[in-house]
Amino acid sequence: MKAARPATAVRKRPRQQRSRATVDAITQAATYILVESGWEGLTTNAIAERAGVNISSLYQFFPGKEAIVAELQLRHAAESRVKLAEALEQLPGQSSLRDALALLVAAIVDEHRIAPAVHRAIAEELPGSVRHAAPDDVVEGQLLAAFSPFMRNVPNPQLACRIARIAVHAVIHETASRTPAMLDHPGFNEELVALLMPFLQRPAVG
Amino acid sequence: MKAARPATAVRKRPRQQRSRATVDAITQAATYILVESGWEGLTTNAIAERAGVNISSLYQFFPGKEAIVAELQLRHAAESRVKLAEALEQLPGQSSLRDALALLVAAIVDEHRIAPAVHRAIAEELPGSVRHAAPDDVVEGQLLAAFSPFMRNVPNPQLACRIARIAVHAVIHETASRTPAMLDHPGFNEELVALLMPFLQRPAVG
Amino acid sequence: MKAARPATAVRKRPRQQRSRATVDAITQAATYILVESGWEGLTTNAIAERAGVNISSLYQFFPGKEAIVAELQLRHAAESRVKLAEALEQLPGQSSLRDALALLVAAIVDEHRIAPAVHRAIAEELPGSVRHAAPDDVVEGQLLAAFSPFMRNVPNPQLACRIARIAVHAVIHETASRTPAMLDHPGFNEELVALLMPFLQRPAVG
Amino acid sequence: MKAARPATAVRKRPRQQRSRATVDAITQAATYILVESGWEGLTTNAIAERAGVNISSLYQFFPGKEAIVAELQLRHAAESRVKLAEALEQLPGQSSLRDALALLVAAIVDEHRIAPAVHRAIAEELPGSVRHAAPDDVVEGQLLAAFSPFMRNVPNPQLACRIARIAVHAVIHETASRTPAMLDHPGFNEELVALLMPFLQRPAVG
DNA sequence: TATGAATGAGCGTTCATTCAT
DNA sequence: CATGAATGAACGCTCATTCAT
Repeated sequence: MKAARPATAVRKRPRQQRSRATVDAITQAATYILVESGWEGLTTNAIAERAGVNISSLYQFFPGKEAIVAELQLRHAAESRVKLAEALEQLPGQSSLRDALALLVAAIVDEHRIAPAVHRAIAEELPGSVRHAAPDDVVEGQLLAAFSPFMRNVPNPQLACRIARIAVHAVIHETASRTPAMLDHPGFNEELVALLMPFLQRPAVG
Repeated sequence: MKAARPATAVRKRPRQQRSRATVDAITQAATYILVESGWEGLTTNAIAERAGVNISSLYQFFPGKEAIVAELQLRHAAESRVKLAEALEQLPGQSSLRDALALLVAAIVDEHRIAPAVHRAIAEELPGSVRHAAPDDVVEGQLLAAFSPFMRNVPNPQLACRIARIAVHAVIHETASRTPAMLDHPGFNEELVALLMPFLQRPAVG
Repeated sequence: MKAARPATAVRKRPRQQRSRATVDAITQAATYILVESGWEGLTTNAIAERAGVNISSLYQFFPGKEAIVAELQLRHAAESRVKLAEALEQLPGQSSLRDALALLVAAIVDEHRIAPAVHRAIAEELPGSVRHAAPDDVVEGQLLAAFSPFMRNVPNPQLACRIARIAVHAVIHETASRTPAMLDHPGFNEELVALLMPFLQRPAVG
Repeated sequence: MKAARPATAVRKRPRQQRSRATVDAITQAATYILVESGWEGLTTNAIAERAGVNISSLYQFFPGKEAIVAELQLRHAAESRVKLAEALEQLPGQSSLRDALALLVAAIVDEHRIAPAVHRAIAEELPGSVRHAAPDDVVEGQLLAAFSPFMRNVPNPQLACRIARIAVHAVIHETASRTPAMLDHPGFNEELVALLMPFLQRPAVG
């Protein structure tokens, strides 16, 4: 095991334009290598070479490769959150749960359609030690707020939200990773809606 | 002459009792390290050291660490399959979908309760290059056969089975990994049943 | 990912003066070890240690020890060829075969006198797998051109040239390797000339 | 460098028939591997495996692989010597030098025709440290004795014999190694005779 | 005595990271 | 600053050899 890594923050925020270009080249190269060769092949030397920058330059902006993938995860999570937030904002206007769910599902599917390989690499190839757990609680809170009005006879709305989130995300993610073609299958989204609908609006018990 | 290693087959089957112990020590050590330090820390030297065997002995039985984790995955998958098969065998006798689902969910939860850390390590820490995709299709076929009789108004039973399998497994796995205590929460299983029930038995459309 | 090394090309050309020194130290150390301990003792670690450079530096410039000995052979062959070429250029001016042969023999002897141990090591210690066959055909062509005018009653000049080349080289090489003192023996060169002279200028048959 | 090898003699002369079979299997396997993979691939484990004997058995008969190749060289040299001796015995009866040389050359060519690959492997692949210099002096003595009567105007018969031996052997060996087909070329032997004849029977000087 | 198992020492190679220009 | 060069600490793997049954 190498010496304890000194955190994973960038070393120096790039201010000049040239620096920005360097940093971008590095993150793009890292993304490419991560997708192609996984975390195993993601070496600082390889990143620098592919980015066309000197290895020392890389270390001027990042303290190590963990910092680079941290940046990657950050950007990726930010993009995802934006996508999801846009969708969630439209929800309150929806009159039916079905429409709301359709919107949500479509948003997540869209998000996975963009760069499924990158998605997969970040989600599956990174070892636990460098994985920055996305703050799912925030998302769950948003979901809870958005869907509470529609719920009927749900004993534990928070738990239900967790389950719903995990389930729908897992199915979409798995599909995007293994059989991406199915994302375009017309019935796919409907099935997910069909899964969640009666789970959130249940018939009265007894 | 560094002949390319032929993937992940064992090199030599242990015949004497002494070597059986060696092989066991190796697999146990590998499991331990995989759980504690992830795939990154899983070096052949570390395995041998922790197992208390010479590094050469390790290579006498395994051509590399990939082979060791392959063995681990194999054993693990076999155990899982046995568990699941036992549960599935009892299904046909069940009269209601609710009972059948309860049985299935309980089986998967049980399976995850045993060694959640090992489960997580095998499922999440291994890089794609050494992951032996469990033949999910088989399981899905079994599920399809078991639940077909109960399904009502499901347009695409096969797709529904996939979704159900992925969803329930993801929720349980995630829960076992992050908040294992919740596996014992009384309502947890019920919620999963509540998720799948109306998904497989739907009200008539139109 | 142990990508198969692409044989024996250099990895990186040294640009700064500092690294030129490193590369030189490596080749010199390799020569020394090859002479002292043969191919068996020629390990990359030993080379680096004797050269006083870090093992990683070695790998920055050479992909392995095969590449280093390839370089050695290249340099050595180049030197030899220059020596021989110089001698061959003077041949056309010679009026008698005896003088021409004397010149040739003297050149080859000289070539072997410089560093007989290095010569021997390169010629005998290297395993076939790393031996870069010197393009003898070129030399033979030159010899043929140079000696054709002198030949008399030689049925197959090309074959005769081969035999002459191999014979004279073998005798000189063997002598330089086992009993180098004899290279200075006054009659040695004459004997070789005496061997070849009547072989190239034969009495009429019948 | 490994610990100093304790000489290269066999450990134990096989007396029983079974032992002889084991030793033969070992030497044959060693020969095969030496030819196929060179000295580099000649490991004791490989020899034992190919010979179908246990590695420990190998060490019961040989103290190391050096001893095995020593045995190989011994057998090979013995065979060669027998061949040569047979030829030399017939020489005294020959009336002319030409006939005597033809006989000698034919014998050496024959010797190389049998197993050129083995010949080459033993002659070229072995590192100097394990090469048992064939006692060439003996052969040279025999040659001197056999050819002395025929020599005319040779200032240094002993040196001439050396040169003759080295030259003829080198040419034949090289030819057997690189272009074995030429050994059957009708003029090949004659050329060698033509090389040596006037070298041993020279016209009076002055 | 024949066999499987064990072992220490070492080799080739890479990688993350720092130094010097 | 940007670049080439340097480096130490591993890691994967093999080999010759011995031990234990």
